[in-house]
Order: sequence, then structure tokens, then C-alpha cells
Amino acid sequence: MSKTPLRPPLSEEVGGKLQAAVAQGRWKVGERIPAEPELMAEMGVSRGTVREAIKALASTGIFEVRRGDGTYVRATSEISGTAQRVFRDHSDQDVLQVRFALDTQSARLAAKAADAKVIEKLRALLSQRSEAWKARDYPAWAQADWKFHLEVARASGVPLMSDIYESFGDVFHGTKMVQRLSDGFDGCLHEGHESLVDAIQAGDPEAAARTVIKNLDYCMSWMP
Amino acid sequence: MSKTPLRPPLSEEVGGKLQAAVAQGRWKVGERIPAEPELMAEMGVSRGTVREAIKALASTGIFEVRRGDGTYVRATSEISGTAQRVFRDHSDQDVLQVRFALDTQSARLAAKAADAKVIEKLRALLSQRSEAWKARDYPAWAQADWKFHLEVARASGVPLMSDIYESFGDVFHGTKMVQRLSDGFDGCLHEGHESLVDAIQAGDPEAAARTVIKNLDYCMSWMP
DNA sequence: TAAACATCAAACGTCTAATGTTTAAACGTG
DNA sequence: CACGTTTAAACATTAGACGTTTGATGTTTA
Repeated sequence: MSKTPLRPPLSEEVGGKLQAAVAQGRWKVGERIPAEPELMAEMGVSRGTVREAIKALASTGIFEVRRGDGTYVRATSEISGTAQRVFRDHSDQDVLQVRFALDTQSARLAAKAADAKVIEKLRALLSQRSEAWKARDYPAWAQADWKFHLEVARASGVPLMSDIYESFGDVFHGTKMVQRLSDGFDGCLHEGHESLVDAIQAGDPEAAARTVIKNLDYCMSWMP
Repeated sequence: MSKTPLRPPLSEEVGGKLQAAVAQGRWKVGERIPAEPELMAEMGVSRGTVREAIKALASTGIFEVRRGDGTYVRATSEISGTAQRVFRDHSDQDVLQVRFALDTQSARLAAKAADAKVIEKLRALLSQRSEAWKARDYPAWAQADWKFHLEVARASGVPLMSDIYESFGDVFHGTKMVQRLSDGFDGCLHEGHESLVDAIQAGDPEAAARTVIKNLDYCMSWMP
């Protein structure tokens, strides 16, 4: 009669279910989740409990609650929501310096964990990147460029690194970056990216790091 | 898209007051905040509103709510609480790889922004670090070591970088790190730290980066 | 005396129900 | 077609009640 299992708060359980639903794509970013009465029916809990769960996820940036309208998905993970708020208060140059740090280390690790299959994928992405640039399709260029760097992060073999890249994508490749391309910017060294893949393929960490540094130094010279 | 409502939710206002109170030290880390009935009297709102505010801050790691007991302060800022939860799910080695990335770039930037006053402070901290090691005072050693790296981050001149270091201090220099020192670990290259300061003083970014890489590679070899 | 047990008050957890506010969309008129 | 109005839906807040868990206190017992 006494062995009641230690029960975590219901609101946490509900919050976990909501976060899992977001993570697995039940609702996409920008979409509105069901109203509170619907959720309380689905989860079998009271309204206050649902609200506490939503409030918690909202404070991490996953949800945005708009009174009188509904609750919307704003991020797919906690880290991306927090990142946006933390990085918002700093200059683009400072953010780029942090990306500089991560890019360099990612390249170094990727060179150590070289893999034929990954190399192939990287070259394919670079090809897309180059084609998009020739076609003056800047949004496609930005997307391919980001996919390339994301793949390098994955190739590092450090899950935390790719997590960070996926979460910070919006911050690193925000609209601002693309808006700076018009006047004379030349695509940020296509050859530089090629030689990065070469260095990774050759399994030379320091050469890979040097290439990234060279690329980003040049890229940074185009910033105000 | 997102229009700020003329009337922000009360729970947010309450949450802001609580966070401000924590930030200005009304309750220190580890202390228990007043019970919900007291807070609702102080803020002039209902219990549900107080609970939503507390729940939001709890989800960011600032509070820990213990049912039947009370609510305790666990962190003074949002980023430090979030960082702990995000990094908790990854191995120490992965976390160290990220720190690797940041340390290297910090050193590079610090070398570019060399400053006599900063150099002096760095040498003083290294001296403390060395003294603590000789005296077998490992907690003091860890503290001095962290202060040193924090100062390098500050010397980078990138506010975001030092923000990250300050917030992630608990993660980077958690108790785990100190627990691994007993068996043969030799203080992680005192000379290596000295030569880092030398490189910074000489204004040689690449030498500084090389030194950090060398130090951390050695440090990493002591991890399981 | 010291350990094990029993009791109690305080604090958080959850539920119900009602009312106020705000929003977006539907509507209708000129 | 444009523009103000209405309206239903959704979130915000409040109030009160009862359940559960915890830590402390007091009591019993070996």
C-alpha cells in the first residue's frame, strides 16, 4: 500500500511529449499547435498543467504563445531557441568569430576521420554550390554553402559539433549574410572550399585548418 | 509577423522580476525562495501566474522546484543553466572538442589584440596557478587555471567569447575535470601556458594557436 | 543512549470552473 | 472593392479546493 513509484510532475511529462512531437516533426516550425482545450483532452490533464508545460517550452524559445491567437512552433530544439536570444545581442562579426572557431576545429577533426563516402558527398555539395553561384541563384548558393559546412561538422564525428551547427544554422546563415553579397563579393573562394576537401581527403588536419582560416579571413574582409 | 502585444502577459512580468531578483543577489545560489503564497502576495497576482513564471525560469535552469519542499536558486543566468543541460547529454571528450575550438580562436584573437596590461595579468594568474600546483592545492589550481583561460577569452576583444566562457565555466571546469588529476597527471604543461602568453605578447596568432593545440592535445591524452 | 517509527505542518501538484482580453477572420454595408 | 463592425476562438487570470510529497518533530523501543 505504500510503494508509490516516484512520480515526476505531470507538467514535465506533458512538456516532454510536446517537445518530442516538435522534434519528430508533428508540427513544423511556424505552424500553430492545437489549442489548450484540445491538448488537455489529448494528454488527459487539466488546463493549468498544459499551460505550465507550454510556458516552459516557450521560455526556451521552442514555442511562441500569442494571446488570443494560438501557440506557434518557433524552434525545433532548446539550444537553437536559446542561441538566437544569446547571439541577438552581439554583432555579426563577433558571431562570425565564434563560427570561425568551430569551423576550424570541425575541419581539423574531419580530416582525422576522413571517409570516402563523406568526401564524395562534400564534392557533390560543392558542385551544387558552384552551379548556384554561376546561375546567380543566391538563395540556392547560401543553402548549398551551409549544407557543405554542416556536412563538414558531421564528418568531425563529434555529435555535439553537428548539434551546434544544426541549431545555429539560423544564426550563422541568417538573411543578413546573404544581403551582403551584391557588391563585388565573389562567392567566397570556390577554390578555397575545394582545397579544404582536398585536405580532408588527404587526412591532413593542419592543412584543413589553415584552409578554413584563409577562407574565413577573406570572407570577413567583406564585412562592414 | 510577431507583434508585441500592448499588454505583456503578467506571468512574464513576474518572471522578469524574479530573474532580476536572482541576478541582483536577493537570493543566492542554493537558497530557497519564498513559498508561492508569499510570492503571490508580494507580486499581487494569483498562484497560477506565479507558478507559470517559476516554471519558465525552472525550465531554463535558474530554479529547481522540489515538490513538498520549496523552490531553490540553481543558476544566476539563463545561458549557464541551458548550457549545463545541453552539454550533459554529450561525452566529456565531445565537450572538450568544443572548448578546443574556442580556446584556439581565443588565443589567436588575443595575440592580435595584445595589450601590456593584459599580459601582466595573465602572468600573474599563471604564477598563482603554478604556486597552487606546487602546494598540491588542486581546487585553487583549477580555479586559477580557469581564471587564466577566462582572461585569454576576455583578451580576445570579442564580448561574445568571454560571455560564453563565463557561462560555460561550470561545464568546462566541472568537478569531473578535477577528479581526474590524481594519478600521474602533471598539471597540464605549465611551460605550455607560459609559451602561450609569450606568443600572445609577441603578437603571433598562429604560434598562439599552435601552443593551445599542443596543450589541449596533451590534456586530452589524459582522458578516458 | 540511539535507532526506528509515527505524526504533523508546510509546500508544491493538480483539478475545476468562471470571467476577462486579445486576436484573426468572417460579415456586411457603402 | 474597400473599410469598419461583429463574432467566435484562443489565451490570460483568478479563486478555491483537495491531493502528494517532504522535512522536521516527537515518540517509542531495543
